[in-house]
Amino acid sequence: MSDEITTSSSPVFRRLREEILSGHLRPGDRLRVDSLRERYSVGGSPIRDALMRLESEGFVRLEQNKGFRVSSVSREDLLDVARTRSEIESIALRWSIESGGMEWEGDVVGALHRLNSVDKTDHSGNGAGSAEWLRYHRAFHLALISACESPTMIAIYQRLFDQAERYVALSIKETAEIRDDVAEHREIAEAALARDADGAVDLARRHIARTTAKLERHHSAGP
Amino acid sequence: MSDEITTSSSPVFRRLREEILSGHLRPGDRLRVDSLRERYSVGGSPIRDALMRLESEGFVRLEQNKGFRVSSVSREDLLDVARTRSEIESIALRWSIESGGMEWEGDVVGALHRLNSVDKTDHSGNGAGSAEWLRYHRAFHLALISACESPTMIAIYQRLFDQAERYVALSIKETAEIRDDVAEHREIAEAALARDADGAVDLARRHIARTTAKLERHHSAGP
DNA sequence: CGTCAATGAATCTTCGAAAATTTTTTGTTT
DNA sequence: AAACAAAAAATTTTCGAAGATTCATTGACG
Repeated sequence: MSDEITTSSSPVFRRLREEILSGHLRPGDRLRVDSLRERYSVGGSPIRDALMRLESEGFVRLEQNKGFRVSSVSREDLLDVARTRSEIESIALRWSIESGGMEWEGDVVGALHRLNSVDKTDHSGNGAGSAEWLRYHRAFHLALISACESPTMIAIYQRLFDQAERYVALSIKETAEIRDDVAEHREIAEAALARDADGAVDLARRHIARTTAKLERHHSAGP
Repeated sequence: MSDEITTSSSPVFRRLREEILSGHLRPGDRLRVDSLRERYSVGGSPIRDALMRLESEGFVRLEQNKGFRVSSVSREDLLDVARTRSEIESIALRWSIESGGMEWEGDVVGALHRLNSVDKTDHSGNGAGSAEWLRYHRAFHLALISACESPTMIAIYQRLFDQAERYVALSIKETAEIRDDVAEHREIAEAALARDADGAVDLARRHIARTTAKLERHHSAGP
């Protein structure tokens, strides 16, 4: 029931992060400290802190004396992130299957249940995809690897997942469509709980590959 | 010939990083912004920026409204970092062996040569180990994976290497001894250049394991 | 004597303005 | 006109002080 390993968040950090991830702030957009100062009615220091932290997570990039920008996206980056995430998830999943006990099993089952209980499409109108679904989707994948007993691995995975999720969000932003294959998630969970490491890893890899392929198709057509 | 992928550095950032990595600033030490302000004769903002960036690299940790501290070390963390680094290096090395061409081979050979050309012991008196050797050691391992064609993977690896190197530096700080098995490095390079991925990965894993074992022994005896 | 609230000191955090840097505009020369 | 230099504007970065927050000390009360 405890997350918040790496979390430390000012309000402006959260909002900026949210707006970048949701695609409201487009890749390449400039992030002038004065504009943001006014936008969030707050001083320059918190803005800088937040941008600094966002840079460390890869959502913005900083050029000395030239300011911050929303970090760019590209087909190559998408593929690179996906490929790397696939490897990391594979390792962490194996470790987790090896070390996980009854409590871990319960977490996985619970996360899967919650994921399947939320609507994937957002009915609040703005076509931004269900924030709730994204959250539970993230939680499910984290639950799978949560027993790997490697804080380092989990931290790395979280970052990669965030990056990948940005591409998902950008895609949703335009297609208003989300890929939610209930069966895939269930199969991964089943294999993991059955301690079938090879099977679970294989399913997880395909899962990521399918999502990536869809995102790639969209990215080619998109801006 | 190009590094500086993720590098962005103010003078205070570099100095603090150096002092933490060299063990001059001990794990757990408090980093009061006022003290540092005086120490580096600079305002609070650059200090904060630098600490923020160091936090994102894992060298310091921040507790809200409670300030910064040099991040702690532990046997568990050492093992976790080493284990994770081992996996990451394995993957990146495989990819690199697969994709690397003539230029990569040259880089590896050159890095190995430079590494073997520097003295491992520091004769400048302070028993801090040869900064030069550490730099070339890092460069060698980076050269090995430099052809993996995955900026994400390389960035992750660099971070893990930094963390691991901190344990090395802390160990050197007290033993004034460094583990420099020339043969091991040569063997890894040879296997890599011979495109023997399994062999290279195996050697690299043993290399990391041996270093880690030595560090662990020291850590148990140390503070 | 121990517990707890209230005060005081230390420290982090934020603010608004000054300083340094980059970008744009303007003006001059060939 | 084109190219270059100088001035102006916009922006980032830094500074020192004011505003919060936490930590330590003190004093009152049960």
